[in-house]
Amino acid sequence: MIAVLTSQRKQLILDVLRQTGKVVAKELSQELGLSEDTIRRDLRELASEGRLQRVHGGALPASPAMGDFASRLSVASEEKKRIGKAAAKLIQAGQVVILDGGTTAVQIARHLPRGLKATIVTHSPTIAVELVSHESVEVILIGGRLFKHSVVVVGAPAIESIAKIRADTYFVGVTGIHPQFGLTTGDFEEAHIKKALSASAAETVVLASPEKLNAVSPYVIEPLAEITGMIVVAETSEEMLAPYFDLGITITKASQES
Amino acid sequence: MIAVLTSQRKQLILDVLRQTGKVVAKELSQELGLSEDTIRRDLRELASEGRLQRVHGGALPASPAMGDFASRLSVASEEKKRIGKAAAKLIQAGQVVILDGGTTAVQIARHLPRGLKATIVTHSPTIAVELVSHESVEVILIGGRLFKHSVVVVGAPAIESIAKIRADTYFVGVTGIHPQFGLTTGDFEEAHIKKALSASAAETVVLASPEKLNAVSPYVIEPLAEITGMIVVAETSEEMLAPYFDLGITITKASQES
DNA sequence: CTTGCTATTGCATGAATATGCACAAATTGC
DNA sequence: GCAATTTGTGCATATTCATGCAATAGCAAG
Repeated sequence: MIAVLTSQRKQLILDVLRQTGKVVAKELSQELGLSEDTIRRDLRELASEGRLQRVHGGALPASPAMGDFASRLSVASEEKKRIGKAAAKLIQAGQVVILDGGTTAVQIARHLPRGLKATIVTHSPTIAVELVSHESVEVILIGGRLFKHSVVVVGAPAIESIAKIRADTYFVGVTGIHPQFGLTTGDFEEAHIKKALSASAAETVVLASPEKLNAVSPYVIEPLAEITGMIVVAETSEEMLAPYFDLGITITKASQES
Repeated sequence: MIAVLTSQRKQLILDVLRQTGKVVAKELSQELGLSEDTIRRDLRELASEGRLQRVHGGALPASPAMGDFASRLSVASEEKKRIGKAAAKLIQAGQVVILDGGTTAVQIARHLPRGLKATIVTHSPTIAVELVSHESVEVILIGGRLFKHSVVVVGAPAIESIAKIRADTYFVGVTGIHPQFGLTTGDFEEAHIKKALSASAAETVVLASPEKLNAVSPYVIEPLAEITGMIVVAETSEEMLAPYFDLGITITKASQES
């Protein structure tokens, strides 16, 4: 019998809640090998402390900030999680890595291996807050004006700060990847920031969820020639990937296994 | 009987705690061949020194950066909410305001009137994320290295960025306010950042929750002469406030009404 | 060497806490 | 509506906790 302290268990519940956006009493009781009563009691107590919101069958996040974030995560598609996990695996100890804003990048942060010593540079306060709970990574936050729609920092001061950084890898999230038009996104300022981040990293790896492939958005970030890698889901057809493969881009496939 | 000095044993407990993230009283007593009482006594003493956190069944680390911060957030006392609300009321349309990190500052962000057009400068990603949902305020985020314990940005680049800003008001959170020693806080780097922020603002207003008054922490931020205002709860006694009043500091009382 | 003091440890007791089970009430899905 | 699941409550049991007290060992002074 592995001793699991009560307060530790409560923290675990909150962690699961933060990471998945919800907890189900029955599932938890099975995973932890305890009776549902105990879990329910925990949930009740946590709820009375205002740390989560009790609902039938389990619980949901309480605070608006957490909730917003968690709900975005809960809608984070399975594809994004897999891509995030595959990206996290590419990061080596001691590297300096730039993480973009966006939901897929959050998944990378979530899946960074415990104990990995690395430096994460980001212009997303969401990512920064997310990484607070990761003991061993150093976080460098790019400053500037906050662009609320995407919750990332933009503007000239940000570009200036970025220019002073030389990173190993930049994981870029986009809204369109197209053989002819390259990487594109939906905001003018963000396009410039992404371009600057890419210029500051030795390698630029695109997080290519299926719906982004061969799509085009209004603002061009850079041509595919600047790209060194792509991460796609394993099911992506070979013919869809062929043009990128021909350009010498390293394609990583995110498989399904947990 | 192998002689194990008490202090040696305590160090061992802390080592185990650091390595495994938890200690269980029963397991320890078996491994060390001592009664559970002795172990519990040790745990109690270590807890009273703040070197670990006592829980039922054993102990957990004192301040896992994230857990600590999260719990501090959730225990936002009624006093802090009132002070936050009172501070928010002081902000005029069009002003440029610097918000510190910390729980009280989060309360200010939460209570900013809907529709208020202002610019908020902050070195706290938490505050930045909090203000995303506030349509009309502009957010400027100071960049730099993230200090996880307090979840704020610190370091030379941050100081440099701050120097380029001229704000109207800086709301500063501290851990000690004392007539003789001035403003103090618990971290060396944070003290410097707070000093820089204060220098960049025309007015510096201290968020003085009751437990901070006449308390002193290790690192000095600046003397009271640099302070222009204080926000305290209405119940604070006049004699406690007299020394600050005599220095010409504007004292705002946060009343109870919602 | 002995005496007295102190610190440490172990034990006993009552109190507090945690957990599981049973049963009635409430909620949900069909 | 009705059946199935989920919840809350009361209760029993097992740990775990805190306190007071006694035994032991170390130490210093006489």
